Amino acid sequence: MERKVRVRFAPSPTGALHIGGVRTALYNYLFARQRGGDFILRIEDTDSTRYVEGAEEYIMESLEWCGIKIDEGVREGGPHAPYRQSERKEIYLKYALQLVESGHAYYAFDTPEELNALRAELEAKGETFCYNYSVREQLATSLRLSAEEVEERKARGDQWVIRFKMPENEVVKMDDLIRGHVEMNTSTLDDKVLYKSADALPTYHLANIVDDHLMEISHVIRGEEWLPSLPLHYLLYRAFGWEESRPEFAHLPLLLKPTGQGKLSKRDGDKLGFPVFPLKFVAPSGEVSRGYREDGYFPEAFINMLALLGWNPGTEQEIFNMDELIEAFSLERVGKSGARFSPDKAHWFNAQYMHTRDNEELADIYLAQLNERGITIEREKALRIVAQIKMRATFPEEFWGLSSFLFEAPTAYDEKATKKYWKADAPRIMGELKTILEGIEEFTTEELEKVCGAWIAANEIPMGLVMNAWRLCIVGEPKGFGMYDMCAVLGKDETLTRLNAALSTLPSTL
RNA sequence: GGCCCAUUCGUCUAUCGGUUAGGACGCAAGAUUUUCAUUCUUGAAAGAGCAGUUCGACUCUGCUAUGGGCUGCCA
Repeated sequence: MERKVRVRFAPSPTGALHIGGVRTALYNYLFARQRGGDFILRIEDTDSTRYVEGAEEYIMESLEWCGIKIDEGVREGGPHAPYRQSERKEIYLKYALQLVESGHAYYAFDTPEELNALRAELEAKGETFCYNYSVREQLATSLRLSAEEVEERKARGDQWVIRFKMPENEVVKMDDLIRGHVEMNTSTLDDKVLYKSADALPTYHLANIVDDHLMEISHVIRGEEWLPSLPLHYLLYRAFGWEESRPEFAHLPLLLKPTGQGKLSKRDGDKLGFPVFPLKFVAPSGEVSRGYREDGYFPEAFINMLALLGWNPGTEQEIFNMDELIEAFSLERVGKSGARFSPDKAHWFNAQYMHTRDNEELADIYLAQLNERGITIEREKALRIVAQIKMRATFPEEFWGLSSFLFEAPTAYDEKATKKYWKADAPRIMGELKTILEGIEEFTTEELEKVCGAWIAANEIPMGLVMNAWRLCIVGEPKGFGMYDMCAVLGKDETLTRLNAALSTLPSTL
């Protein structure tokens, strides 16, 4: 029996989604698409205290920018709507109570303050507090209290939670698609809270299992930080009697900081000088975090870079578009150890995409940049310029710096370049060049190359001599692209004006 | 502290018992070029340590070390 592949990306709207989260979403998406399955976006907002305004929209906009398309979600709807856990509140209590009735869970009336005090007390003695079989019958739980007393407490408004009754000394055997077989003894685990009366909301564990079951999720692909709670999740599926349809699990290795220790965190971005978020994010507090999009990354490059961080195709191919990723992806080839994020590699990926980018698209960007500087040129000209400068750029932001000389005639001549290229014959050769250029009617790259090339060949002028001197006259610095291309863009008048200016400014004899 | 996961060049990684341990980023040198860049060539650069299994171990096992995660009425 082949089960339909259905995966979900289930972020919490507690702030901007960082690139580790984007990668998790991407792997889920690739897996689903490859298997002809569905990709679901579920918002896990069961912690009312950590909710951040705008985070949900941010998540959806990020996925959209990345080219990750959602099949079912809060915006798209779907057969299992709603997809926001806060809107599914009433579903969870029923399941929590079912567990209490079947003896897999119990009520606990300890207040957070009491528990903190208990923890602190034991810590002072050098011991660690674990809410499990060893204490649950001594504390204020339905395991110790009588049924009447439990009802009484509930009736008088005492806050309560429902905790999972973790079995004592049982080895849970689990399978992970990436890590293989994993075993854990339940005695080291604690009785996790599943449901809290304070806000009538479940915790992650309950909501997650219930929703994955209800939404018929076939594969859970998530971060490694969830591995320690996998036994709990296995046990929950068993307690509910859902083992038959329990999804398969794959725990992804974490993304680590480029330098230093620890996993990549939200605060690393500005500190290390690279974005950790796909998009710029303005927190309600006003704090601004930079994003890949705003930093000039192409979504395709960003996705390509992220896909290769922790996964590899087993071949030497490194450049993949989304379709190729879908085709090549496999969970078996996801690495087991944490991957350190590398800003250098991210730059390289973007440069690769920049070099092969469509000129039309880049021209749009370029024209807009010029417009901001009050410069207007024909689209056809922008196309030609962009074709040249994209080979030299990593980000669109570099366009102006790579082409500003086209709009600003030199006001001075670089000293070093002058010394190096304005040699004895230069004034005479440039003078001759001027005459040649004046005779060219059609000032195009092809025509310039034909006429000037013939003149250079006929007079056996060293290529380096003429070109470098020419460049000095036109640009004033050792910058720019091909001389014929540059002069064609500048046009005959401007080219001659600059040449004349240079001839009258630079020494005529040496 | 306890539990779990991991460990190949500086970084991302290939290798699924027998290889001169391969590729990419970055770095260095050189070549090409008309500046810059691109491109190309070359170079430096790795199996954490110690035992064991085996004819043979980067690959399997154990221990140690190191790194990471979890240990919340957070996800």
